Amino acid sequence: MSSSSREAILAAAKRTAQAHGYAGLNFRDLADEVGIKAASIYYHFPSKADLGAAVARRYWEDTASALESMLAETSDPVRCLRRYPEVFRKALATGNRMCLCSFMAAEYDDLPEAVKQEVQAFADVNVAWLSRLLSAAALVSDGESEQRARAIFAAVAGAQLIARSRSDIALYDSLIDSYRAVALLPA
Amino acid sequence: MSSSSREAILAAAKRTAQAHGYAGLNFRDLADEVGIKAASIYYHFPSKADLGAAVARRYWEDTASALESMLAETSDPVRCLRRYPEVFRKALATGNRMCLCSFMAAEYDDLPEAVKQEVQAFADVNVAWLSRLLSAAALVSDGESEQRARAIFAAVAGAQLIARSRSDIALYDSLIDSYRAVALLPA
DNA sequence: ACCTGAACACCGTTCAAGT
DNA sequence: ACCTGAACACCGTTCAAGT
Repeated sequence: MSSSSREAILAAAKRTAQAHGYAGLNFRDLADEVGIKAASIYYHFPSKADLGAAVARRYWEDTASALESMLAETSDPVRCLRRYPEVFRKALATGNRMCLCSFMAAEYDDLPEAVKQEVQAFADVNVAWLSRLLSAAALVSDGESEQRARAIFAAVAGAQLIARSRSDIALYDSLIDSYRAVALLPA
Repeated sequence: MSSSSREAILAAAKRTAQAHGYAGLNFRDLADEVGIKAASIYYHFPSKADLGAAVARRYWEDTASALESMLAETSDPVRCLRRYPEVFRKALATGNRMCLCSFMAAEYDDLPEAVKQEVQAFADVNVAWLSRLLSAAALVSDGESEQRARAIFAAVAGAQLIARSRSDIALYDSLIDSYRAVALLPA
């Protein structure tokens, strides 16, 4: 395969960025994982900014299709909304990792412009999906589904961040339960 | 003053860490800001881990006294809880900065043990204060105030993170409004 | 097309020396 | 007590050069 190195770099970079952020991405370690030299990565990605943008873009594309799959499996919008926190839970369950875009949100000041745009696209994908389902479920009054969608997205991202800081996935579950208890998310 | 350098280092490190995280702290830039040489910082802090821990400790101490001041000003627990988001708002209003401990929560994997402990102490301070006020306000049934306190803390931290990623303090305000609308926070 | 060696700039840290 | 110059080891990044 002509693009196997490129794909391997993207996959390794995604895993690293979920645990160490954009700043924690380094070409020597990345190259070691893939089995090439650090300088070779520059053949596939002209700069760290390009790699970062490609990783973040791939990340929201993957999330978008995971959300669509979920909708295909669970067509009832209320049951589908209930399952939304699974997406963020998975990262914690995989080596206490977190959402790449939440990490990058913290690193905002140090992000190249192209990476910032992909981070925003990730948020947009999540908010659009949530908003669509909230409307379909008629859980909020018309015209408020987008604001509610943003609140859910922010609260879930916060729960993941706090749970990660204690390496405690049970804390994540408990926070999500609290959100359900106040009906931020459907119970 | 014998400790003016030490204090200046702590203040500069706090500002930097709120924008660039623990990884973004570097002794040369820090020294430039303070007007001494990088090597001189080691006279005051034996290592970067020690500086990081001192900064995070000072950060939660300052937050603890800000919360106590707020309580002294606004003794009504419900009104005081309403004002809680002001604490996180202030960082955004100061150069789109964020909570040092939220940033460090993301950087968890790369934090020295002593720093991790201070980050947890920050969360503990916030949760304890919120829990105390929730009980005093009798806003949640007995025995649930701590869980609710954690939910508020996580949701507010998430709102700050998302608002920062768009440099949009109005988004923060709107997210807090949404939390109030679902009564996660008192309206 | 794909990869590498060698170099550059930077950073955390140390230490002997200065006042 | 407080600070500095100079150096060391290391790492992210770049680029001209290899096949």
